[in-house]
Amino acid sequence: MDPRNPRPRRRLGAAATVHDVARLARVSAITVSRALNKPDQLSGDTLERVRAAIARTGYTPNLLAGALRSAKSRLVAAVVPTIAGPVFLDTIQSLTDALDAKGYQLLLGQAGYAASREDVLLDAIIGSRPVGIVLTGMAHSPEGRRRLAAARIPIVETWDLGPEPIDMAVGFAHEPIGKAVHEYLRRLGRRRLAVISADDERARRRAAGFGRAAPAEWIAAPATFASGREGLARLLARDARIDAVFCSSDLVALGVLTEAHARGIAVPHDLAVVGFGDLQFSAGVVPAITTVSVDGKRIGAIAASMIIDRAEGRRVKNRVVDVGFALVRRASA
Amino acid sequence: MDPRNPRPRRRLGAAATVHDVARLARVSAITVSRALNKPDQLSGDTLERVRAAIARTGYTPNLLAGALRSAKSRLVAAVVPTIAGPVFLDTIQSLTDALDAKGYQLLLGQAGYAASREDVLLDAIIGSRPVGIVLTGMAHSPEGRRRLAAARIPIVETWDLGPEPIDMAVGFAHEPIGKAVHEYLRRLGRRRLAVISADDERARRRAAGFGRAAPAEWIAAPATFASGREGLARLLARDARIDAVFCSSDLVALGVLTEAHARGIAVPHDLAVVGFGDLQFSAGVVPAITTVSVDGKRIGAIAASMIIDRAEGRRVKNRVVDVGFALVRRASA
DNA sequence: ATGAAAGCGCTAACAC
DNA sequence: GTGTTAGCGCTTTCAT
Repeated sequence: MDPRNPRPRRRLGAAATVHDVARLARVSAITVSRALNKPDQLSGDTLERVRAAIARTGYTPNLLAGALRSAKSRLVAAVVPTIAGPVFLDTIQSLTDALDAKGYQLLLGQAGYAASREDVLLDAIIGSRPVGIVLTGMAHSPEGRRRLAAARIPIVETWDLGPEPIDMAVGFAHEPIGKAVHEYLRRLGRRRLAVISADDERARRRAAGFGRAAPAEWIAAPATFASGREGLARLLARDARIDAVFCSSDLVALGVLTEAHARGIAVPHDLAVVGFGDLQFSAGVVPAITTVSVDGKRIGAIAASMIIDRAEGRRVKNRVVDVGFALVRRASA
Repeated sequence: MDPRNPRPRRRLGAAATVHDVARLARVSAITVSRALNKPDQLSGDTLERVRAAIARTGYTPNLLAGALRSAKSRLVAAVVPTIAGPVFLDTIQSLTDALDAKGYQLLLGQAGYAASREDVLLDAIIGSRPVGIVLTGMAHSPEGRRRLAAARIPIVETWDLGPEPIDMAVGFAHEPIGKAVHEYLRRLGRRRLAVISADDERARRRAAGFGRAAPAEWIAAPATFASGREGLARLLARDARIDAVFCSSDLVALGVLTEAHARGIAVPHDLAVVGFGDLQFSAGVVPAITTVSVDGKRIGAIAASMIIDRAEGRRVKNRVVDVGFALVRRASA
């Protein structure tokens, strides 16, 4: 370092930089960098001095600067429609867990339901140059798909298995679930089948799989407890002899159970109820809810490993993973 | 631009930069920057040309680079213990909504329960130089507090109102809730009161507020449905004449209701049940759950506005906001 | 209204 | 082992 023109000491209030640490430890800036990133390249003595200087200055490396220079960030972005539904939580949690076990950070975006917002959000995300993007439960616009593909960032689409993934995908097909539930209920001898389905893309496809095989009552509703109560009331108003309901969420199923109880309808004797999601309470309520279980944690974990593999230069063998589903037989059907 | 030494065309595979756009639009790089950030400083003609070039190149600005140079990012970090509890979801959602309405992005960290992990996480977060950090439902280590304070980044602690906030705080005091529930149950004539409480800091303080006024049965349990069923069973084994239970979550309360129903215990006649959180299903189940409601959305919205105010250079008048709570009387007590 | 030069904080590449 | 130089992509500052 040229002593005639030393870098000025940092002003108070500004964060410490490599140079502040370097000056204190009497080494060059790159040595500080190496102390953090490649410590075994340094002599024990230097390392010691640098570490002491880091502690004294309270230095925290500016990761943005490092990412810019090395073109390697440790940011992974995830996009969900909204976080306040219980459905994707397991996925987001296991995703985050797996990521920060490897030192990656999660940038979370809520796309909401307006397509216009989605494009703005994607721009902001792509602008952050994450090492990967995980899309969860989204029907993306053609424009969005184009942007994502053009960004040449590893992308994992989850909770769904479309015919043409942008890049990679982990999830399951939704129609077969509807079909499986339908067959199950038929085998139980149920004949007047009904559906209470949320209005999102995937729930609609499950309902289609259920309904394609046989005509069924159907009410579009958000995936809430209240929808379940109200939905059953409405279905019964249309046809009092309904003997089975397939709900697009266990929360809805719980509402149906509650409404049935209030009306003195016996479950499963008079009415079989099947939910979706196998939520926390589903096994415990009375009667326990028969439901379709999907391993959301596994989806998150696989998505994380796909992104990390790519980030670290490894090839991903299976770019499309079907995690399947399980029909969990309990008391309600 | 010196034609003898032009910046090389971008290699295929690398993202477009200001320079690529600039070359195409026959302007300088800074003009591209202005087209995006200060469009009214440019002539209509130039603006047009730049915009066309942006569209053709599929340019998405590298926000990291911009943030580095201008020392202004649009990143806000939030830390939760874990995302997979229903409690903080409303807060995170309204936080995100408010933030991205103003063009800010959310960096989400899960601190987990290991204190060691917390420090690593905080370093990663501080290293991302967010414009603000929102701490939700965390009891932070002294070391963590020090780091946060040293980072000189606006901090909002939420869901709790400690005696000495690091910087700003939005939440409520927990002891008074326990006290209010206790008084309510006493007024209903209940005399053998019990608590089923999760083992986190805040739940423990609510239980303390409840118990300080009178001795009460108490079982530490995670805030799950299963804890409710099992908790009630255990409490009854200790004292069969218990006539009221205060649960640290409505999920626990639902478990208690279920267990009571299974045992033929009438709620509220034989047993009064009070929950916490006013979750989605709480008003709808039978009997509807009497609970303590806290406006999580409001907490998120206020936290967002505090951070944004600071980020944009405005002073925050009230650095500590108490959003209070409400005892919602329903059928279960 | 537009541009040239400089530099944010860091690390790759190349010395020695 | 350690240092020097340069430059990631952008925007600030100063000039025209």
